[in-house]
Amino acid sequence: MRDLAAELGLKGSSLYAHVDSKEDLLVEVIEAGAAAFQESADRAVRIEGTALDRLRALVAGHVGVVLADLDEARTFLNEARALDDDRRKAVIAVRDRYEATFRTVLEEGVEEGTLRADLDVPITATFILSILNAVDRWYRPDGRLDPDRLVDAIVGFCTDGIGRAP
Amino acid sequence: MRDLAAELGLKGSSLYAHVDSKEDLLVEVIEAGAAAFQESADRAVRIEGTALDRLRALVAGHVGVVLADLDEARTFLNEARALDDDRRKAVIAVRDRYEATFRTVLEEGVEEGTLRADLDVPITATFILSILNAVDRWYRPDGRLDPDRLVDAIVGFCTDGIGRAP
DNA sequence: CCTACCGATCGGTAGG
DNA sequence: CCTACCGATCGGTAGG
Repeated sequence: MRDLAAELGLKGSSLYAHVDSKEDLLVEVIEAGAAAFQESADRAVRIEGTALDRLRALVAGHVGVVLADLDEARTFLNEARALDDDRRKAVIAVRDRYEATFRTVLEEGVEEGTLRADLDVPITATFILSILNAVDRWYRPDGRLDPDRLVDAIVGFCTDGIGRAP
Repeated sequence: MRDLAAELGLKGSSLYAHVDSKEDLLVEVIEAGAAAFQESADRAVRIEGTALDRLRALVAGHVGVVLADLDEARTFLNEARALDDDRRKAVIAVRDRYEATFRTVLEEGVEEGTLRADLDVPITATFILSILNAVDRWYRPDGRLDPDRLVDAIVGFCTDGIGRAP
């Protein structure tokens, strides 16, 4: 709290005029992150077209949210464990709903035939989200890969795989 | 330190008869984890056969190390940031070497023709490692997926993708 | 929003 | 390996 206050040019104790507790402040940041991810997913599923189009929009949206505010995204993705039981469960519920959006789109893809018929939807969603949730750990916006190419790379990897096409 | 001592039936201060500092203890655990991952990778690359066989061995080895000691693996994967500069850089160097093993195997796969000729090797390695490094976050050994099936699912996802085969 | 402060916790030491 | 303790840090409060 003293570090945060210093960045605002304040003393640590002055923060308590604006926030009731350290955990309340953390909750505010986490909820802002949760809202950003959920709004992105809600926009993606409204896209008409194939499930693959919506999957691409989910991936692009996730990358966009991460790059729009790295600190906020990281806080949402990694710091919920510092919350007390009730509030942590609420955050996990939001994340579950976000992940369910991916599963729904994958199921639509199987039904419409743009995705493999033998897909294990829950585990596939986990793999795709594993790739997305790691982006903040390694991606450098000033590197050789601009965000659009990153999205292409993720979607291409997931849809086509790395094996030589038979 | 007091919590750790309590699990051993000791007082906090007694630990300092066995270890010089809290960070030394962390380093010991991280180095044990690093050694486990590296030995797994060294075994995998010695496998004769196709690069795909070695990639499968890398994936199976990684999953095996994670499941053999979840706490040790998590400490290696996530807690290096708590180390001071020099020691953190040493851990990052070990992880870089581990990841380089994946890139080497992928390159061999491209050269021998079992993997797509247009593969972006560094980013592909990052995606595969993203999936592997997230396993400890969601996998339950008592769930519906035994470790062999998990390895199959990861390798299948990476090689074949989720798109309908054309 | 600041000064002054409190109680708890924590890594670690001295001395046995 | 324990008792007794220290100095630093931290979340937070009182009172202005």
